[in-house]
Amino acid sequence: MLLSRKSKEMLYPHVSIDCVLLGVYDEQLCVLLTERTNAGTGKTEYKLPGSLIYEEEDLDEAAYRVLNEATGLKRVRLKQFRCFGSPDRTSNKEDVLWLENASKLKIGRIVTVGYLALCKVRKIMLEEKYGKAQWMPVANLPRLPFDHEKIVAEAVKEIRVWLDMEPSIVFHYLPTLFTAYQLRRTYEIIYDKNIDARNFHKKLNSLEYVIQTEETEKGVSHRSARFYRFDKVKYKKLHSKLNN
Amino acid sequence: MLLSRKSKEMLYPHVSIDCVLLGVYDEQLCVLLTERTNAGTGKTEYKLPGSLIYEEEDLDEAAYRVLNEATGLKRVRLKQFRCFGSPDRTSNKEDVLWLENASKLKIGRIVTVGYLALCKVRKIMLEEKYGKAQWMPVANLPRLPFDHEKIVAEAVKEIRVWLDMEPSIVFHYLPTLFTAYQLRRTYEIIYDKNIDARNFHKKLNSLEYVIQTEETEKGVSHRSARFYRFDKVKYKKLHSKLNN
DNA sequence: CCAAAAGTGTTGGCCCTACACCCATGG
DNA sequence: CCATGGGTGTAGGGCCAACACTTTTGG
Repeated sequence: MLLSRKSKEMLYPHVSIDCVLLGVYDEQLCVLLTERTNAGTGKTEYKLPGSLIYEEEDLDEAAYRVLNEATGLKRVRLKQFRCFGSPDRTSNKEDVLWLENASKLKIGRIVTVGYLALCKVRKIMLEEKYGKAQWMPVANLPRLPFDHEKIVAEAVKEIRVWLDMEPSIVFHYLPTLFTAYQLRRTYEIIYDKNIDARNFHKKLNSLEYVIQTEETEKGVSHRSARFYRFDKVKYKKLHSKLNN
Repeated sequence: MLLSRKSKEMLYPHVSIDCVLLGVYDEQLCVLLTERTNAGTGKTEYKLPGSLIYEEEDLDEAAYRVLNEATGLKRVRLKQFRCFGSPDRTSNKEDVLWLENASKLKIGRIVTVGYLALCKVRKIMLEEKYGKAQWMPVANLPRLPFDHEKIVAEAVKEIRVWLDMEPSIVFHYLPTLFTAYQLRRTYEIIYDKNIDARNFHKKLNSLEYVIQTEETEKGVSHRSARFYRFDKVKYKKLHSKLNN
């Protein structure tokens, strides 16, 4: 079936995507929020990056579009984690007005699909054509529209489960060469708990897909830390074994 | 905001619910499928119990409505597990025609939300006002409309994860008094693997929320098995501790 | 030589796995 | 008395948690 150009470009005003892009920033678990200006008060408000889907767009595709519009990134692993569809999501008139303005469509009810990613966004990307964005600590969020606060809370629970099952996510998040401390600290912040450094080292060294390099940190005023790297190929072999 | 009677009764033809009701039947993991008659060929076909949602209906609410229409049950624990929204879900014209007929609405694209339950449905319930239903083994499904085969496959993966996290689900599935064998067999069928009986007993007896009773099976031509029961109160105490 | 962070080993507990035989009951 | 399935114990391995000191480096 050929699609008319029109249907490819038409929004489907019943289903939206919201992306919870998490990252560690300033020693805190943070979520990327986009800015919008309240038409009435002129104040700056924040929301999750999101969008209605297009008539002929797959959900995953729409999620990647939102990710890209918000961050410029393309190759981050996104995971659908939950659908939010309470009819009173759109009970706040201000939120609906804003959305009708932005989409030029009459908005009734909207079901939104939540996506999740762990992503490193350089500061440089925070001013995108689709609006400014800011990292905000999940423990201390501003008031968010719709049920975005609930969506963030669910995402934080979910990312922990996800990381347990797919550790590769953190390694793609970290730089190619990383120290044990960086990795441990990332876990500590995401799980919001302390991790014993010795046990952590032991475990790290037992992972076949984490390779010690001979390189070390430079210019630190203490014993320099060893760099490790993630071996994708070994990881994939081990994981396809696990899923057999 | 007061809702007009009309909006409460109007279908929202963009989002639907599909319920994957799983159960153990005839020593196999089965899914409940409802029957429909193909208007063209007159043949009996099968599909997941599902429905469009109403304009003012919460997703969970809609899922319980579908459950109840298909089985007469009300108090089963349902879990939202995933949203399916590929635009080519509705690429099969027959499926769309059937749905337009059933709903009396013009159907374009539909995003569906998958719900999952482990439920015991007595045979007596298989003829409901909303159509006949049948248990069919998930390992040997007939051709299903839309992407229902994919939805079932995802649900089967998901129920295993869910049971790992919330064992109470199985206990509500079994009769109040159950034998170790019944429980073990249920796990074996759901996980599609053998479980060592001795280790299973050991584990069962270590669970504080599973209580040995003094009652035993009657009328079996071998040593009679002890009945156990599930202690909801103890279970809840332990689980609220875990989630702190 | 001092401050700061990196790195390292052992123990005990818990849970899982593997594995073989005797027990109670009905027919 | 036999066929059927119910019930039990032990040993080894893996994983996790707890815990304190020595090493390296820059300033």
